[in-house]
Amino acid sequence: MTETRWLNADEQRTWRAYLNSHRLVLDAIDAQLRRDSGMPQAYYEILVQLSEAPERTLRMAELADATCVSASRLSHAVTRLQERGWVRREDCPTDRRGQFAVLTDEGYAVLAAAAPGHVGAVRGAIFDALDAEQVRRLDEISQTLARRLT
Amino acid sequence: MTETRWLNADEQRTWRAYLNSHRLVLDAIDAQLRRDSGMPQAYYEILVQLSEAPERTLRMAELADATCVSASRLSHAVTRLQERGWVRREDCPTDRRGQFAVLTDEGYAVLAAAAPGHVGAVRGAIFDALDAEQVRRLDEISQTLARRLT
DNA sequence: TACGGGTAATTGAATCTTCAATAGAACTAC
DNA sequence: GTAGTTCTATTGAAGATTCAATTACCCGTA
Repeated sequence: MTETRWLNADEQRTWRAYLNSHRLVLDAIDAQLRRDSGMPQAYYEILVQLSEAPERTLRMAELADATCVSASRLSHAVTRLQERGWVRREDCPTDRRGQFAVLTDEGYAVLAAAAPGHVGAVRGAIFDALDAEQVRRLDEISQTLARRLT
Repeated sequence: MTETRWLNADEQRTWRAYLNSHRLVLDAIDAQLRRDSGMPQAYYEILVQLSEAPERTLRMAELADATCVSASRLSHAVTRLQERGWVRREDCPTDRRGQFAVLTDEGYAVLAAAAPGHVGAVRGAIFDALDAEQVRRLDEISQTLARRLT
């Protein structure tokens, strides 16, 4: 075990600010969706990814990748979405282990109804708060972090 | 209802990158703590805040503020931490509604043992991934976002 | 063909989080 | 002092997430 390189005061401040700001942002977004559309943000993300996929269909593993969630969590979530009638499962003909998740018309309608409020919340939390330069930097930093952990 | 100002392509990309990068970062940090120290990151944060407070003691509401979590969530979490013997509750003498959360010696020891691994994970996910300029920008952006939502 | 290792997705149990409701205490104004 | 309001914190139930285990399948190789 090598010696621990502790965070200095600046790094600590940055890490705390990072943690807290994202907790606040994500909570605000999540609360808006739960309140106005009755779904957590995780569900919204799934519906969005499906809505943009060809045939509104994705393999479970692709959907997990796109939304950065674990296979297990996605599987549970899709089960709930299926119960609500917003998504359905279909077998994959070429790989019998595989499953497709398909956005239903009802799911699409729910997503369309939820979108304006959600976009408003995202604008309010991020894009109205930052100037153009900060947005550019946030984008760059996010890409860098995501690349490293993928 | 005014017309929705949708996100343009750049904004969408930034928002997705933001979401995904933070999901990846927080999951990595959380997984490390669960694996190596048997506690979720939320517990670690609570222990840290208490460890830095005078007398290792904070009012529940102050602790909730410091960690940016809801009162309910904190109350449940402190109950679990109490069951583990890492935190104890004390009555507030000046306000009989109030409760203090106090870090126990055992809790302090657990925190001290968990810290090196956690710091390593934070370095790995954030500070080793970004250059000094990016860290400075991340700090500024995080402060801005947090200020707006508080 | 049969073996073995890897892949796709699901399951159940334990844990964590959210929400709404509640209890009890403190403040405010009369 | 007391009625009404707000503040502090907790509770229980419903829902979401994690982890480990499992099922079923694919594919390369002998």
